[in-house]
Amino acid sequence: MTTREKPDWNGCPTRYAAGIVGDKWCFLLLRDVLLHGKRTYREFLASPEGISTNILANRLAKLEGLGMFTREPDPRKASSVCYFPTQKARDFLPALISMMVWATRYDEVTEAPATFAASFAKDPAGTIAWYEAEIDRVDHALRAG
Amino acid sequence: MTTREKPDWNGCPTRYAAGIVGDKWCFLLLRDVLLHGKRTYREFLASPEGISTNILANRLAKLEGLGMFTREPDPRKASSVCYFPTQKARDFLPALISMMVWATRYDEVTEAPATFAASFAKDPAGTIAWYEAEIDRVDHALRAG
DNA sequence: AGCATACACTTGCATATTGCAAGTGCTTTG
DNA sequence: CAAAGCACTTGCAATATGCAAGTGTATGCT
Repeated sequence: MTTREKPDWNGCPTRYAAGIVGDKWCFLLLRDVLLHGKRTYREFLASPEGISTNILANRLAKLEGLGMFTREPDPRKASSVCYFPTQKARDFLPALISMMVWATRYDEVTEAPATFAASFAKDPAGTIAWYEAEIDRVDHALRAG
Repeated sequence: MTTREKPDWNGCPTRYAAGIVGDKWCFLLLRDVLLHGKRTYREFLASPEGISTNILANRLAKLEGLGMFTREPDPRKASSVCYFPTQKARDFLPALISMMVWATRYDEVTEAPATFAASFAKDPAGTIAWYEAEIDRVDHALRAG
């Protein structure tokens, strides 16, 4: 790889974010891990969008490399692997929820409950805390075996 | 195009958002129009990420089709074109700013001022209102000729 | 009017990324 | 010890991207 003038996607905050979530598969994996309690390769693979195995492996490695996921053996079964969200990923929750609120407003066939946007508007910190608690619950239960 | 089982990216709010900003170029165009006051093809093209002309034209059409941009003749020069953010795009501001706050925290070489995240945390509505006012200012000045 | 310039694309083509199907190697289970 | 589960790899065709060059229209200048 040769030296380039403007090789990095750091610096500008939007560009930094675009380098991570400006990819639909990373974006959806973040949803699965933060909102749907998914932690294993099989669970991610089972999402309705139908990611293919090579792309899944590639994105899991990318997210691990970016410090969003940690890769650990599954306590329930040594041959399996779990991916846990890091603090960096968890801190992305407010941004993810903001986008969902926006999507809920403009997607005419949204599946989000009508109460979702209202409760986030009313109590953002409380809504985020609720999701954080869910993440804690999933991770703690898993790590306890 | 044949009938498919799960063809649409609507429904799930995260998937809906991913269909729009889960593409780095759309993401950066949104930044340019919402935060940097850019409105013309030439201005978008001049961004430091170096989008190529075919991709720019493709994404401008995509964002227009998604109801994020309107395409209008430039009042200053009839042969030019302006792209204005719609209300849908403007309503994306809180999500965009949330992502920038997150990026500012985790990008070690961020160019964002240290005060940025703090002022958004202190007064989210006020920060968003400030950006909205900037957008109004740019659009009004342009449309007035 | 005639010529040059600016602008917003469009086209062609080489390269890079993606998606699907099938396979690989390791581990656990019966 | 054979079968099944799991997390990937690999091969290859399809798609998307990047770059350079070209196109058509609308000014601006002389």
